[in-house]
Amino acid sequence: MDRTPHLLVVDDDREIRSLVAQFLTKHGFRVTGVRDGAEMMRTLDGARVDLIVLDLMLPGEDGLSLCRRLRATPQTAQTPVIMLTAMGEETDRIVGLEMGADDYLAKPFSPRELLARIKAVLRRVSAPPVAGAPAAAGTVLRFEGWSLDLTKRELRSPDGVLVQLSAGEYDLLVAFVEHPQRVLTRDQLLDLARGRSAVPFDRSIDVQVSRLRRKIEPDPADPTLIKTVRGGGYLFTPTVSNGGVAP
Amino acid sequence: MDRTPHLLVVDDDREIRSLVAQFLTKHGFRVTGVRDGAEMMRTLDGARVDLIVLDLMLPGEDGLSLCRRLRATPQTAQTPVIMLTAMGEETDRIVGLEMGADDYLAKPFSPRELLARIKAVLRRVSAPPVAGAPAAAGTVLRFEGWSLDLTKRELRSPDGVLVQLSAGEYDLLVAFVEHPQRVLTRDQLLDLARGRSAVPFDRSIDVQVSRLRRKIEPDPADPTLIKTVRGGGYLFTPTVSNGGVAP
DNA sequence: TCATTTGGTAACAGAGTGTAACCGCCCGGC
DNA sequence: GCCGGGCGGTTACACTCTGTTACCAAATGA
Repeated sequence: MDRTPHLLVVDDDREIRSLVAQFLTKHGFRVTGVRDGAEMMRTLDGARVDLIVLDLMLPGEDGLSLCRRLRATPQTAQTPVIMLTAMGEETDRIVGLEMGADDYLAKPFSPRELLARIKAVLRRVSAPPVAGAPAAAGTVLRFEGWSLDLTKRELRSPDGVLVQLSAGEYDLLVAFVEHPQRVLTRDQLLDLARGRSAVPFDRSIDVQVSRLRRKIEPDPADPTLIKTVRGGGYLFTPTVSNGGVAP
Repeated sequence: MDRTPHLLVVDDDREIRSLVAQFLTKHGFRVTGVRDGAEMMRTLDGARVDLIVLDLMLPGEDGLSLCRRLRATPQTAQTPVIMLTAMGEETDRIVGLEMGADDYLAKPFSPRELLARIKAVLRRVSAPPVAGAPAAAGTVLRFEGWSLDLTKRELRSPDGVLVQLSAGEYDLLVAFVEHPQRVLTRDQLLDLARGRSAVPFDRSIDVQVSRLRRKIEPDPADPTLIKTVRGGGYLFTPTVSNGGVAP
């Protein structure tokens, strides 16, 4: 079993990611770098993570909001977070800490300083990864009778039937389920589900929404779960509840 | 929807107003500056406002009292407020936050810091509702037997039938329902529903009102819900009650 | 009363959206 | 390597929505 601490670096700047990853790897950590919250969540779904280095400014959902969500999710409530921010003001520090971050670091920072803080935080929370049970933790989100298992990447209909989703459809649905009851632009959806930005005349989200509707809408011709907001984007209407650990 | 957020700056110092307005406009916001609470209320009556920057010391009613009134009014209870004050003591911060402000900034402040806080607050309020948390109050508004679900963007007639509204019709109806029993000019409606201002000979509101009437008036030829005020605009006559969370 | 202003809405055109069809691309099996 | 199937993007076309224009009716005022 690999017991070297596993760090998750979330930053949209590829350069910073690779620099930090390189430095920390050299100092005995296992490092995964991702560019946004969606990838972070996906990584957390499938891997044990001992500490998260989280940039405040991110495409899509920002660091504060992500931090709050981490704290609100039982599986990640204990995972320490170190916040990175470009704005070096005291106030942001306070906001960051209030949101539940364990420490805070202003850009630009020296890798050595980050290393020192990581070690300090890990010492503080004394988080020697306990062997076993990483697979047991799994989140199931429920909406309108449907249940979406983020660990198994499985979707079950209200009558319990397993619905086959392609990877793209699944990612799109996760984006919706994690941002319910707000209008998401095509740009946001593309970013959340694909991690890329739109090119002119990009219709891919429209088509994927159409395909997803065919699989989850009672009447795809008159959608109720995923509504279209003309000139705005799409809206996932159900309330989503955290169904806890998989049955 | 790429509506640029509309900020309302309330400060009696003309210099600060124009400075702040200039800076924020340059950073992509639409800014309205007013000098006291009375003007603030008048602006809120007729325009969509996404965030209020509110000075604590004002001629007439002071910022704290205004903030409390904003919170007590259903139409503005959700509008985020950032408080400005000349006194930089912790206690004021606490009082401000207790009054319902979303953030607090001590004078003198750098425009950049204000910008950062505005962005942070806007991000925070547009964050997805936390699963399991009670839905925000006012998700369903009722008038004359009709019910308008703001989360699902759905309108139900008194006999429970779902009425299909286009995005434009829905936005217009929301503008009416959130400002009932007062005459709204076409300019105001255009701002509230579309976030834009009128062009010469703009008849689009008239046409949309006509289309909306066809769907919600018992007799569109003799409208009772949306009355025309010649030379003034339109008037939404029913009383609107907060129906609480969707059934 | 008649002229003018104001508002209602039909008709049209342009933009936004849904989706079928098509076409590379990737990946696993042979 | 070759093939086949699934996936996801692109394109095309139909349909809907919305702003504009135009014309008529109602209200207003001289």
